[in-house]
Amino acid sequence: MNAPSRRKFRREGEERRRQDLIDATLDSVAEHGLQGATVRTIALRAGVTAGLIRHYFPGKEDLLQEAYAALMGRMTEQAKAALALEDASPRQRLAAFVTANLNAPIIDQRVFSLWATFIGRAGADPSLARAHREGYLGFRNEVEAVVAEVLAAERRKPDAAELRHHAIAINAIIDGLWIEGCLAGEMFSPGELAAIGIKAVEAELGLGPLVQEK
Amino acid sequence: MNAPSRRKFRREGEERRRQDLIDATLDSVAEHGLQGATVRTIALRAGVTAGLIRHYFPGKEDLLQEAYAALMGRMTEQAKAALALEDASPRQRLAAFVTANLNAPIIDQRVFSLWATFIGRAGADPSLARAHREGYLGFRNEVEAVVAEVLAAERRKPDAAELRHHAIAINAIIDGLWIEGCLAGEMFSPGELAAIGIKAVEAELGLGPLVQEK
DNA sequence: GGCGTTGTTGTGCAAGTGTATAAATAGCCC
DNA sequence: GGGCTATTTATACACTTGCACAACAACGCC
Repeated sequence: MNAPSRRKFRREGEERRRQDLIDATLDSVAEHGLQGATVRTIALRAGVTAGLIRHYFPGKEDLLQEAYAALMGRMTEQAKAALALEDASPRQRLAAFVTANLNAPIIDQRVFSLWATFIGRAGADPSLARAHREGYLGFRNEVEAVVAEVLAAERRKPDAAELRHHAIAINAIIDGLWIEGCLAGEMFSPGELAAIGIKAVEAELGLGPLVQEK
Repeated sequence: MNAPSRRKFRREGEERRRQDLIDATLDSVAEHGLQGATVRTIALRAGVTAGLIRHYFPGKEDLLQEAYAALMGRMTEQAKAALALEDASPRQRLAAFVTANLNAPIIDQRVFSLWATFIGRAGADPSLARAHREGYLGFRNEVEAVVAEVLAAERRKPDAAELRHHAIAINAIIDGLWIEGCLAGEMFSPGELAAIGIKAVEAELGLGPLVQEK
């Protein structure tokens, strides 16, 4: 009768399991913070038991580290994708980039919570700090490249310092609006943040109003 | 001989003890994150034993709440102080505001860590979210007021929507540069961020180069 | 179908968690 | 100085945490 029945389970592929555990970790952190992300919570979310985590990761710390890396990877990947537009003027691509960064899915409270939770540890954790710096510089270099193209199309020849300053400022505009949107999205009408961002970026670059080309 | 000696202690005033405990909490959070801020760690830092915390706060959660409120209070207080300059043109006051927000002590990794750690919980904790929104709106309204003065001095009559957009954009510029400075301060030369910020803000407002008045 | 490998479970444990509570003592009033 | 009171310490407790390990069973292979 009351057989000491053990829980049924399936063997998933290694890659799949690791991914599930990482996703469950990010979900847990987003919902309850780092303190709420216990091995048991994570395992429950992933549909396995806690012991399994140690079969795939040396320890909980390593799982968190990989989860953060995965998060950063997804964020920068999405952000850069908008720059890949073909058949568009540099200025249009810059505008598309700003727009993409200031709408869903990049404007997202969950992602913001994750970012803030992890980045808050950057001061004490050098590996986190380095990961951030690399992601940030990569992002800024992308911005700088588009800015160079935009200005070139306007027949302007900025020097390196000027270019760098523009990239830093534009990066700040996007980051700042991103935060505002994530934290208080309902205070802005749809597309409003993107419109503000584009205007601010164009002002920073000294671009006049766009002339309609046929 | 081996008297069961008890630890010596002094009775501090209530306000002083509460403040010490709050400071110790912020130190603990900044150094080890929310997970590292245990009652024992906090008490050790404050030079008391863990039990005392419950004498001043109903529970650990309340202590954290008060610590966050104290942090926000100090941050906004410092930020707004720069706007109080007398004998200065609106434009100079705006520049001073930007400069103040993009240098020490507002650019500070510890404060940033605290901000990020707490704000990361805003998505799940409505009281945190409300506290942030109030602080943010207060800040933005200050910005909006100075912007109105600056534009008025230029004999321009922006409507409400325009003013709001300027304030949002300027707020974003300051926030974004603040983050960059806190996270990677050594990548910028002293005063560089402030210079970038002022130029970006003036571009946003369409201000021409400042004419030297006598 | 049986068998071995190994992914997966369940249990146990020592360390650490927040909180409750009793015992002690510092500082004030007389 | 002697007591009163409330601040402070110390200890206890129930619970959670990350991790170790042995038992188990799902799946591939023959």
